[in-house]
Parts: sequence; structure tokens; C-alpha cells
Amino acid sequence: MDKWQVARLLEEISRYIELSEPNPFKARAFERAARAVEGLENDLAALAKSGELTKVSGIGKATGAIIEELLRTGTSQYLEELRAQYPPGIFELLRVPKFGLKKIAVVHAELGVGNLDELEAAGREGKLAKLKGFGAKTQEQILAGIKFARQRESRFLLPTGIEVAESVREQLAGIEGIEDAEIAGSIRRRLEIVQNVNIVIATKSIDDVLAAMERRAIVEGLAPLDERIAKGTTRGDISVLFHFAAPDDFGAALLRATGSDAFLESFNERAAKSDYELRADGLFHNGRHVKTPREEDVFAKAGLIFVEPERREDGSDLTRKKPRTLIEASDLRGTFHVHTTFSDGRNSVLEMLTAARERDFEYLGLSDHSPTASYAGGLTVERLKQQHAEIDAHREAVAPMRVFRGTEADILGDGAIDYDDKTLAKLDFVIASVHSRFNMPKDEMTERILNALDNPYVTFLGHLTGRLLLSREGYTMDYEHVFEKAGERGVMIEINGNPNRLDLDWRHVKRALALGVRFSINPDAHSIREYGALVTGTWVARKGGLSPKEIFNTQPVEAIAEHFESRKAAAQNANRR
DNA sequence: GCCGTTTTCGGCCCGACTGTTTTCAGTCG
Repeated sequence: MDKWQVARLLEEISRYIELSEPNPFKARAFERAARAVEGLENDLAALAKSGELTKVSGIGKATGAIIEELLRTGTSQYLEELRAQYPPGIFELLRVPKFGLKKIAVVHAELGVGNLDELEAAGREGKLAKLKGFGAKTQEQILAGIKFARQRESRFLLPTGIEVAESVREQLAGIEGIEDAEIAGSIRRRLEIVQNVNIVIATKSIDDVLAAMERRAIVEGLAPLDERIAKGTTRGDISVLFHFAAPDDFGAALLRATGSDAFLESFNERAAKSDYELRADGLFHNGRHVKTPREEDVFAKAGLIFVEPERREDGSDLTRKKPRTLIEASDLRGTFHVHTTFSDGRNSVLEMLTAARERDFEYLGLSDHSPTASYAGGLTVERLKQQHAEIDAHREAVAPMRVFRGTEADILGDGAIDYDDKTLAKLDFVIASVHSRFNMPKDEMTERILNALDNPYVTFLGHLTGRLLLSREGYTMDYEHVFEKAGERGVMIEINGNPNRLDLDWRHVKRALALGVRFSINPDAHSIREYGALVTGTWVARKGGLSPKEIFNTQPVEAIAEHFESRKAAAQNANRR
């Protein structure tokens, strides 16, 4: 059991305590212990063996003993006792928005509700409205929330989809008769939220392959839908569709299974002009079958330019004279928006820098939270100074990588930036982000963000809408005005690559670009692992049709430093006037 | 439950928002 698994179980204990104990601080203590375990630099097992667990801040006698027990036996007596007190589905209720552990405790104690179905039944019978602290509105909100949670049940984030699809594809590798297998569908198009996994299989013997897949139990409930498609499920409720094609039709099948419907419709409209037709059973010319072992063959035969899968949400790229040069993750020379343990990051300044250096970055910009984001440990001016000293002390160790000192400063309710100008002037860059008062009216929110963009120290606008995919809608604003102002003021809009955010939405890229906006692909990393968000961020940029030249952090370090310098000089001049 | 000390108890991150409330509790970020 590694430290991440231990942390998950400590979190589970914390949730049970919050259900059963009136003292909220006991639950928080277990939460803190989980964070402490995650943040350990040394091996957890070795630390436990040496008996020095309780020396870690946040781990005491009780939590220390539980961690040791978890490592030794894989579970904990205390956790098992807590689990026995509640139905197994109790925490699925957390998926209902604005329905937290306190309310869960009430419905469980008063009505014996232990899962979504029971909660829904209680709501329909009007029992929830009668509970103390509840009312008609709360009941209504809960019923709407259950619907919301159900809608999201069979949808999942892209990284989960990729992981599942890759794992299924790997299992297919050993099956005799499979000549090729590729992931298709919305996962191949890198859509941020996906509903199923599509895999295209090239084979001459569908029946034999199906039988082998059955024997190996690659998915559950494998059954043919028609002569070319079979369906199963994996990991509970993720549907997997297998599209079978003869090796000579693999290209056509891959194109069809990748979609989207709108793209395929447009493709066939254009192909028809030269008498080609893409059908479920392959590519045809004047009704005669054409061999297309590779996807590129289909485009070439039909006389159309190749369109990258990410750009196939509609047919617009088919009208282009030549293919786009889309950005690749390897084009990124460095990045910004990186947190450390100074605020709510899990890794220290040195760890984040070293990991960036190991990724061969030319530069890295650190940006912890500002004071108003107190829940995230935002930095006071004093703490910011300490961080600068620490950065300076490590510069040599990570050379030649260049380190830029920044902040992710809150955009306050009126659009002001959460540090005074004197402090901002000491920074290389400023990411301005909204972290509070999300449901302002549209006009007010637009005004707020426009005000922030007017601050000459602001370099980037962070996660444009604040959305959390599958859990929270972003705040609304007049995008047209915001993009226009950002373009005019030379403030870059961040493409936040955190897979839960992917914000800016790729659907907005085209318009923003037309209004003169430039972009930076940032990971919003709170740990070393989260540098991986640069890859997901790059997918967003590709879906938006961006090439390297439109992305700030494809530039060499000299250009970056010069940009920061000149903006700062302009800001100081503007202030003197 | 953990921490730290004004050393064995008292405080623990905090503000906005909402719905339930006549003064507060729960949720969320």
C-alpha cells in the first residue's frame, strides 16, 4: 500500500467521522493527516518502521497508529467499524450538489436513507421537507440535484477514457487474428467529456476474435449489436464499443468510428463531388469497393486534405487548402501557473523546480495564491518575500533553467487585484483569477473581469470561467467584451490544462484569436504529477486549431523575459502618470 | 484528533451564499 492509498483511506475515515461526530475538528484532523501523508518526501513504510511517524506535523498518536495498521494489514479496525455503521452507498449521496455530509447524516439518522434511490423516494414522498433544517426549497433542490448527478453517471473525463481505452487495447494485443486495433470515437477526438470507449479492430475472422475476447473476459457482457459492432462494459458502467473491419477497410472503419457525425456528413458531401462514398462497409467509388488499409488513404482517395482527429467536430477544416500545423506538447519550452507548499501545492519550491528541470524546461514560472484565497493558504506580502528568497537560493541548482517569480492573484469582487502595485512590481508575471463570488450577474462579472484586465501588471487571465467539468458550471460573462479587452491590453488568456477544468474551452479559441488574444498553456500544477496537465492543455489548443506561434510558452526564454520586462516597465510608467 | 504552550486545555482558515431561519447552519471554494 503506497502513501496515496493510505491517504484515501484516511479521507474515508474523515468522512465517516463527519457523519457521526458532532466535533468537526476530529474529522479535519484525519483530513490533515491524509494531506501530511501525501506530502511526505521520504518513503512512508520506512518512516513507519523507524517509529517516527508522529514527528510529522499533522500525524499524532491515533492517526499514526492507524497508518501503521493500514500499512501492516491493508485495513484498519476503526475504519471497518465505521463502515459497518453505514450502508455501502452512503457517499454516492455526495454527488448531489449542495448536499453534504451534515445533511447526509440527518437523512440517514431520521429516514434511514442510504443511497440515491432512497433519497429520491423520500423526496418524492415529501419527507425531506419535514426534516429539521430542511424545507420545501431544499427538497426541490435535492430532487433536481439527483437528476443532475444521474445525468453525469455515464459520462467521464477524458483522462479516464484514455486510461480505460488503452488498457482494453493492450489486452487485445495478444489475441490471434487481430491485425490492428486503434482507439477511435470522442476519445480519439480528445473531447473533454466522453460517454463511451470505441475501438476499431482489423481482422479477417470476427467470430474467432469475438470468441477469444469472450474467453479472456476483456469486458463484461460482450454481445454483438450488428454484424460489425459488439458492445460490452468495463469498470462498472463504462460502455466499450468494438468496431470490426477487414484489414483492407481498416482506414475507412477508423474514420467512421472516430466521427463526429457532423464531420462525417461534411466529408461525404465533399467526397460525393468526386463520386466517392464512405459507408459502414468501406469506401466506395461509383459503387465499387476501394481498399483503404490506412485512414490517410480514405482522405487521399476522396481527394480531401487530412484532418487531425481533434479537428473533426465539424467539417470546417475540410475546406482548407492545406492541413493545419497544430501545436504539440513537445513545442512547449516552459510554463507558468505552478503552486508550491507555500500555498496549497503538495510539493516544495525545490521539488517543483527540479521536476521542471528534469522535463528539460527552459523556464518555469511559480505562482502561489494571494492573501484573499485564505482557504488555499494565500501568501501575505511577507510570505511572498520569503518565497522569493527561497527561489533565489535555488536558482543555481536548477540552472540553466530560468525561474520566474509570479502569483496567481485573486480578482476581487470589484475587479481589483489582490496585491498592491508595489508588490506586483516585484513580480515577473501576474496571473489574475476569480476564486470567489461565482454567481454574480453576467454584467457585473464582465465588469469585474474587464477591470482586472485594465490593471497593467496583469500578464495572464487564469481559468477563464472557473468551471469544474462534471461538477460545476463556470461563471458567466460577456466573452466578446472580455476577449476584445484582453486582445487590446495584451493580456494572455491561459489554457488551463488541468483535466478537471480545461478552461478556456476550445470552442472559444477561434473567436478569442480573431480578437487578437494570445494564449499560454498552463498546468495549474499543485504537485509534480500535475505537470502532465500540459499534455491535456495541448489537446485543448489543438481542438481550437492553434499552432505553436499563437502560444506564448513555445517561445525561447529570452523572448519570455523580454516580454515580462517590457510589460513591467510600461506598468510602472502608467502608474507614474 | 492535533498542536503548542500563556505546558494538559483551548483553538483549529475564512468569506460568500442560500435557505432556513428571527440569529444560524451547511456547503463550497
